Parts: sequence; C-alpha cells; structure tokens
Amino acid sequence: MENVKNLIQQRIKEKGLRITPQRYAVYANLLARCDHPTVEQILIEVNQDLPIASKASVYSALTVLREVGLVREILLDEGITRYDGRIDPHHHFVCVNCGSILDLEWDNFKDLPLQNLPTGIKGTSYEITVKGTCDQCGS
Amino acid sequence: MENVKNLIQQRIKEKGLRITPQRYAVYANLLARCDHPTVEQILIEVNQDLPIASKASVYSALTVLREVGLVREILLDEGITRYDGRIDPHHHFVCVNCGSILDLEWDNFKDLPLQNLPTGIKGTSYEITVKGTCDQCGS
DNA sequence: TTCGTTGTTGCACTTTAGTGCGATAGAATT
DNA sequence: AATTCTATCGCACTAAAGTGCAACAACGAA
Repeated sequence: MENVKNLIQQRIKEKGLRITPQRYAVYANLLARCDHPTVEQILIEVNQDLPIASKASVYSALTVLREVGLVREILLDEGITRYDGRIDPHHHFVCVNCGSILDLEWDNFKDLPLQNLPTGIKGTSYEITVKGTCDQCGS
Repeated sequence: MENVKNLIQQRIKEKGLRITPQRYAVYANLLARCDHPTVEQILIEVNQDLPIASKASVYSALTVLREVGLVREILLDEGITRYDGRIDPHHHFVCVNCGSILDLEWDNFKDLPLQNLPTGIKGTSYEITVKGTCDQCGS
C-alpha cells in the first residue's frame, strides 16, 4: 500500500514533475482502474471523498502526465478523449452491448506482418480494437 | 461514367431512400475519394463548383446514409467524426508525420485468433490501425 | 523556515460539432 | 400534371470539451 504510493510519487518525480496532490490523485486513479475513463469521470472520482482537484487541474494534470509519457490518450468512441494509465503496448476490447472497455494483452495479437503493406508505406506500430460481447452481456 | 451515376442512384434507391442531389453528391464524393473526410471537408468539396448542399443537409444525408449502411463512421483522431464510403471490412493506416489516412486491405491482416481472448469475452470483429510513415514522408 | 517558482482554482469564455425549426422546394407515385 | 410526402434551407441555437486568466496556494530546494 505504502510502496504503491511511493512508486507513483517516484514515477512522477522521475519525469521532472512536481508532485502535487492533484497530479498524484489523477495518476493514482488512472492506475487503479482497468477501464479507460474520460476527463469527466476522473474529475468526479477524484473528488468523490473530498474535493481535491478542479476541472482545470485535472485537465492540466492529464496534459502534463501525457507529455512526459506516463499516461496516454486512447480513442474508442465518438468525440470523447479517454485516458489510459497503461503505456505498454496492448490492445482493446469494446463490448458492443454495454460499451465497457477492457485491455487485451499484447501477446494475444503479436507479430502482425507489417511488411506486407503497400509500397512506400512503413508500418511501425499497430493497435487492434476487438468488438464483441463481454462477460456480463455474453449470450 | 454514366453507369457509375446509375450505380450510385441504384444503391440509394435500393435502401428505400429518395434520391436527392444532396444525397447523391455526398455519397458520390465519399465514393470518389480514398481518404476519410470530416463533415466539414465534405461540405466544402460538395459545394466547390456550385452551392448544392447546406450544412444541415450534409449532416442529414450522412446520417441517413449511415443508417442504411451505405457509409460508416470511422474514428481516427480526436473528437472528429470521419466518414468512409467503404463498408466492406478493411483496416486503416495513419501516417504519424502528415496525418494522411489510407485503407489497408482486409487480407493484409486476416484470421486473427479471436479465440484466445479472456474467459467470457466473445470477439466478433476487429479493426486494426497501423501507424507509420507514408510514401511522401518515408525516411 | 524561508523563498522563489510553479501549480491550482474558479469561472467565464472560446470553440466547434451538431441540432431544431418553420417555410420552401423538390422527388416520386398516380 | 397534380398531389403528397419528404428533404432542404438558413440560421440561430444547444451542448460540451477545453482554455485563459489573475489571484492565491503550496512544493521543494537551500
């Protein structure tokens, strides 16, 4: 528990960022969950127990955390920027019924033949979005 | 040339939609291009030679064309809905340098092992976004 | 502990995608 | 050609993400 806290603080510090309660809370919230929240969701959850971060601060924290590579944006539905605390390569699963979003391990779909692309195009990375039904919604 | 026009009209009619110059222009524009324009881009191009469709009409046409399955939305960057005149399964390539978007054929990455997903999850479809550098931007 | 630097706050503001509406125009069926 | 139903038009409006700002707070180095 305590070392989780230290880990988070260390990661933020390593990147040359000041550690503030707001940044800590935003990053910790992202790491603690397996889904991929919107700014709005983060804002609500972070302030659930007691008010700790304003809207401007959450945006600011997410921006700076993204700039140093601790979090990343992902794009899974219309016009909504979601954030992801995992920065290692992985894929995503979207339930077509309830909309829930899950991580899929990189190893599930690795070694795609990127050399078979049209002439002149160099593929360097890829990301797969699988659609289907999740555990709860399964037929 | 003439048969392309007939083909487009027939496709719209088949779906039980009235053929209007606006719908025709929007759909023809989408079919004629290989990129994946935003509503804004479609609006501009369709009215390039002479004004033919208002903003409301372009939105309306895209909505109804999407509802009947003639076009589909795709989501490749932040908060911008793009449209795609191809409805058969295919993948996308995004140039990290110039942002251009290209289609990749389905056969490039087919037969992904969807059976290896976590328990309870049923994958029914997938889509791959490859990132890299395109012909113009190639190193 | 002090102090300089940087971050936070709240709120109003900007921006932009998208919608609603009533009047007009036009497609298709007969 | 007449009729009916539906689409389009322009434009103002909504909705919602995100930004700017200036006063204030607080992190952390010394």
